[in-house]
Amino acid sequence: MQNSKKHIKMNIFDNLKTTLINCFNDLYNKDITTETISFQYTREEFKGDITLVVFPLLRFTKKSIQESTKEIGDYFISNNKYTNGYNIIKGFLNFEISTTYWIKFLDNILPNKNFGYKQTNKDSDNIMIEYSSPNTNKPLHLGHIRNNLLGFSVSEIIKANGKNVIKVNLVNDRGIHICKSMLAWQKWGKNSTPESTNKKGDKFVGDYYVLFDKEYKKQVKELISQKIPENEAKKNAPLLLEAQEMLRKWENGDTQTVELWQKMNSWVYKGFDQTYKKLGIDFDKIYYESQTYKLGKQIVLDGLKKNILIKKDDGSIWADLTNDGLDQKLLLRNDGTSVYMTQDIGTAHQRFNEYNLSKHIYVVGNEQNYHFQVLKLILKKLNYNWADNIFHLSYGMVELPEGKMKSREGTVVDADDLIDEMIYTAKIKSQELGKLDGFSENEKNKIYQQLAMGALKYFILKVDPKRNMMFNPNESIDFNGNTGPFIQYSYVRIKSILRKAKQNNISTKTINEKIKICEKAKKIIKTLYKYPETINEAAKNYSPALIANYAYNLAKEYNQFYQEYQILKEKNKDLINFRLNLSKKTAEIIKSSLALLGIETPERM
RNA sequence: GGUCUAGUAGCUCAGUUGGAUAGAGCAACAGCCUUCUAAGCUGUGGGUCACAGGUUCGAAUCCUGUCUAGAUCACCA
Repeated sequence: MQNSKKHIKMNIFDNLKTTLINCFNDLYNKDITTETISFQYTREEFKGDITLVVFPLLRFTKKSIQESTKEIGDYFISNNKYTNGYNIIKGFLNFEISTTYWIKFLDNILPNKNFGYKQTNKDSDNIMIEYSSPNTNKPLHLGHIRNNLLGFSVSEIIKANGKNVIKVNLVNDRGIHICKSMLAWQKWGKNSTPESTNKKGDKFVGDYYVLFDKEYKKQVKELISQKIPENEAKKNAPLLLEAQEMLRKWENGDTQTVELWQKMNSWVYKGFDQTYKKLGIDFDKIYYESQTYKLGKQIVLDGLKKNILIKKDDGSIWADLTNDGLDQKLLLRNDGTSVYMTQDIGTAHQRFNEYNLSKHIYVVGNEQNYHFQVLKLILKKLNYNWADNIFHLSYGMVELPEGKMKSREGTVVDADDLIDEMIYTAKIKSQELGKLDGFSENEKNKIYQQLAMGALKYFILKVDPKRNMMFNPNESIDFNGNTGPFIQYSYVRIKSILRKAKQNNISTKTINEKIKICEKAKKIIKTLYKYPETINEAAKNYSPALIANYAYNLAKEYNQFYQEYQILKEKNKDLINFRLNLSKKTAEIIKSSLALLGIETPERM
């Protein structure tokens, strides 16, 4: 708490803004509001630290750009103790902030282990985030990986930004698709199990789903050859009728069917848990659709009573959204059963009531944009004041060179296969470099796994969630350049230095403010300075990509510094102390920012 | 057809309240390890920011139109 207070006091932008407001009062007798002020970090290629864009202020100064800029600059030199100098380029006023300020700032944050994080307390907002939400008839693929990593990372980022986060998973464990797997297993499974076939449970069940589809298509073809129209054939293939019968039995609670359903689902869960574990993601609460699919029905009936919804002649109930430029949406079938939308209305209502949520985020692919648009609109029409607090974190598809991944056509990148491949690549790469010789097999495997997941997670999370992204299975995910392992490597090198320092009994202490520091070091401090605002932006925009870019940038800057300057062999003791502190803090922030992406940092690699 | 999203270097991507000469990585080429871990660092080449207008001191960014790609418009979830 104290640290954050100090930090606020140390906020250089606020400080400059205050001076600027005073400046306009004193020089031009004008009150300017903070909104009209545009301070920004000075671009690399120019001298200076922070830039004031003077153009928008000309209407207050009523003087030429040259004159105004110079007057403001001079005012800062004599009235702002952190401003050491300035230069003017084309109406951009570049202030040079004193080195002492940056050193003081670094010294200030050294003891703060949670620098950049906002604390939560009992008054913090509750935010629920639903992600993953798999079907229990298909193994996880790369698209799910993106969903899972995004959901987890966004949760961590929002937590770091001072909110209570409740991570939930809504498992889609019921419906006709599950019955298809069940039926296929019953018919052709010969009582085999994942154990007896030595298969991962979700893969095992997934195979029967595929088998159903294959046999079903055969039947349809057969029927068509008997001159039955395609539509009819598809609807009346015996297998499909059997599956539908099974669903009815399940809904009526038929003991045998429910038992089979439970058995097969438990296999799938076991498989999913393995994959979740490998991905390093978790949930605070798991919902099952089999328990929630009837929710929302009452709400719909109430809506009908209040004439918000409409009933058609056949008895089905709809929301009419045509006045909002959308279509009509079915909410209850004429037999009284509910649909996907009905359930989502119900679960949202339940969750907002139960948890006093200030926001509910759904991490779901952009193919469902329409669904969530409709959901929100219906909730609004039903007069729920929290309707505006649901947010669809819509992310883009992962595309392969030949197009979108399609489970049924087998053009998917399997999650487990990909992870295993990555670990193998990490192992080969590491063995080539031979830096882990002498480690135990366990230690090595742990590191391979950390590097592999670092590469995979960074690869996915560095891309803006909103955008579709491309994955080419023929080009393996890189371990060099703008990658997770690059950032991990930077961390490892710092840790190596810190170990050496300890061996030589060099301990860090308060930094001497008067030392001269190089531009590279100053640049690193400035980047550290940006960490809190980066977390804030990432949370606001639900974008782990901002954190990923930040971490990469920090690591890159440190590597440049590392290359050019010796740390432990420097003669000046004050400089050693400064560089050691700088390195230590950089390592901490690298670790912290990677943690927000769910990426671990090994101590050696 | 309606709606929504996107189009930036050969490839994968940054570029977020409009700001300076549009940046990285990969790939290619040329350098740097007896010195804190070379999964690193330095350099070279590579761009009509899809196209055309508009708004203004200033546009990759905002607006309009066109082209291209994807998603969606289910009594599936």
